[in-house]
Amino acid sequence: MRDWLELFKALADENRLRALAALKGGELCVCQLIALLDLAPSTVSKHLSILRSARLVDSRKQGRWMYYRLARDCRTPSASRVLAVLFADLDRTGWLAADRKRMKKIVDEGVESLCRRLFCKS
Amino acid sequence: MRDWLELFKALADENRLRALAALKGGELCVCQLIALLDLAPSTVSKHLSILRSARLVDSRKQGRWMYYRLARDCRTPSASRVLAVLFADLDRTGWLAADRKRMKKIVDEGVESLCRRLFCKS
DNA sequence: CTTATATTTCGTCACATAACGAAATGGGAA
DNA sequence: TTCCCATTTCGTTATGTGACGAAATATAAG
Repeated sequence: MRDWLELFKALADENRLRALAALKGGELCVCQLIALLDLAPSTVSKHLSILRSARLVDSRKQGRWMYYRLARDCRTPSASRVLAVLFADLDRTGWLAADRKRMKKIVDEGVESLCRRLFCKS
Repeated sequence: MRDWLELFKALADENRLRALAALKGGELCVCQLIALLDLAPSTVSKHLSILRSARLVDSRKQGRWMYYRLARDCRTPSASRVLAVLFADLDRTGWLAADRKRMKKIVDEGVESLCRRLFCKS
């Protein structure tokens, strides 16, 4: 019960759903999610920490960058099934298309260039 | 997307999950849910209105009493699937057992007696 | 019609949450 | 070492949410 509440609370935010959907395409650096969601770095970090507490994502640090990915076999079989239904439906209705296009450009730019553009004053 | 957010927000509250689970056993009067959840009538009414806006429950008025039930084919096929997974898991883990026992007593008492006990000063 | 009563609506309060910027952290780079 | 910079943590603010009681609503009973 407590688990289900944590899951539903984690999923009850548009930006977190968008982040999860983006992570379906593979692991992403925080800065890439910042660019996608167009939010302050601290805000994105908080969202990711909520998703991690809910055990929906894992993270690993590589050099200066922190990468997040969907937790394999998300959390529990039940939660996995919920996410599968969710993503299938979002796919079907095309809600992810715009973000996917956006994310493609972001990934193509490369993390180094992206971070320079995001954080350096120029 | 908007729909999914509404669904997850509606499900992200323990009292609403308990109410939905109780309604799985058949339609219930508001006063029975008040007795189950042990909350103020206005609070329960608000929860039910949230569930109704989310199209998870339907209501009908009969005499003095308002009955709520699970919306058949809850909202959308996708939402139905989510609820099915949720309830199956809650069943499996026994989280509903206590409420079911409680609700049996409440139903057995009968609505008239229950309302007298709940609302009349004595 | 008038009263009683089950439910909803409204107003309010306390608390949770999402947003931001500033400051802290921690791992490369110089 | 010292500096740089991506990320996180912290503090604050604005908004959302759940709780209650009082008042409004609607229907049955008298």
